[in-house]
Amino acid sequence: MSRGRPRTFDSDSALDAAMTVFWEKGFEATTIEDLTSAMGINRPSLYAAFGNKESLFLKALERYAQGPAAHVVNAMKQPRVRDAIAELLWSTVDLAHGTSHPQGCLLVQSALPSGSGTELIHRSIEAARESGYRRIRMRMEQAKNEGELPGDFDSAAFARYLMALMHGLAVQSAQGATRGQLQSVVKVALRFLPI
Amino acid sequence: MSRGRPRTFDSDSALDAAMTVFWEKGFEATTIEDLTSAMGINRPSLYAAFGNKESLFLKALERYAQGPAAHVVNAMKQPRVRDAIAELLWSTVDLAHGTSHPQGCLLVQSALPSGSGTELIHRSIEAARESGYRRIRMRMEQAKNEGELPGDFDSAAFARYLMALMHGLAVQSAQGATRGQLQSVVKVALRFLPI
DNA sequence: TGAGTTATGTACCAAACAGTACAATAGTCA
DNA sequence: TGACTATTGTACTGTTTGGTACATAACTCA
Repeated sequence: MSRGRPRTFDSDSALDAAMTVFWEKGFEATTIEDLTSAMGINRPSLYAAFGNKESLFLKALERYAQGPAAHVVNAMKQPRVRDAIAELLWSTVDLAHGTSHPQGCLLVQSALPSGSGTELIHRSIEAARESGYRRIRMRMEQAKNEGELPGDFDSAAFARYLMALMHGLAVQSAQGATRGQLQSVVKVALRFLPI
Repeated sequence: MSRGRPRTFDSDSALDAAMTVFWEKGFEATTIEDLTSAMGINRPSLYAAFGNKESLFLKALERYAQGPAAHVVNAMKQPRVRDAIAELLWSTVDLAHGTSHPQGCLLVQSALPSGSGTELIHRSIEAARESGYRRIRMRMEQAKNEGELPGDFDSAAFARYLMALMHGLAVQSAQGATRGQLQSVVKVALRFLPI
């Protein structure tokens, strides 16, 4: 089957390790040295398997979107819209303050420092975030159609409000907030919900 | 009075220029080249006047705290607590999406990428943020004492909730959100307020 | 076995980075 | 005027960065 010398590492778990490093440090602050030592491989193997740093980040981003960040999609499957919102916020706390991952959110962590030649990186992160936003907004539209929300409900503004809360949770978590502090924010937000 | 060759630049406006660059790019992504060209001086002048990059950032941070970030302190002076909260959020939109400044918030922009030897930077940013949080929480305590809020009101959780919204606004703004989109988030938050 | 193919490890490259040495310059003070 | 002092501009240093050349090793296929 596969010709040539076989790989001594598993491509998927190496990508997971790279994702974790990017999650913790962001794209620009992560060095190739950080990546190779976390992935357990050396530089030429990294470049041969994943292209360059940018290309590796895009692969890690895709993995993040379908793994850790899938909690958004899952939460929106709740049949009642209030349960969907609650699960969205609680799962955001889990994501932003999990024991098995870095703190915060990869999308927030890598988005802010706007370096010079990182336009593609930022457009990809923006796309991932936009995807989450659209998913939430669509769920609110569905709730309007099902009569759970009034007809004049502003789905776009509300979805953006939830995204702001989620980003805020990610920022506070990355800054060292405790799990209890994040949970207290969610409790306040849920208590305020007029739904 | 001042001996030696006189400065050809104004120290305060140079510091303002440096603050703007840090605001836009964050600490780590900002290079000395970025700073000197924005400040209109050359490298030795920068080091002679402000120490090193870290020391310059701390001075810029102090200037930010007493300038742009003073909107928090100002908002909390509103006599009625609901007005204080409203002014806090609206002024955050102004700060995060002003025409004369970069988008976003310096504290959020420079806080996330956790580099290696930047502990002092992060502790200083954390301190500045903590100061804003404490100011908001104290204002809520005052409202409880004045009878504007119920006695079992959780000031700490609510202050953290507001901080999360503000950070979320900063993230969305830095990511390219329009002013109207930020305003729509604030409208939702204010409509939900049970105060 | 041996040709072909792919991965590995060392050692390297050019560019960008923060920070500085040093001579020249432009003022103040006596 | 001349000694003194502080800033300026050029050119440099050592280090770290992303990325790669090249020889060697390990596998498949005929």
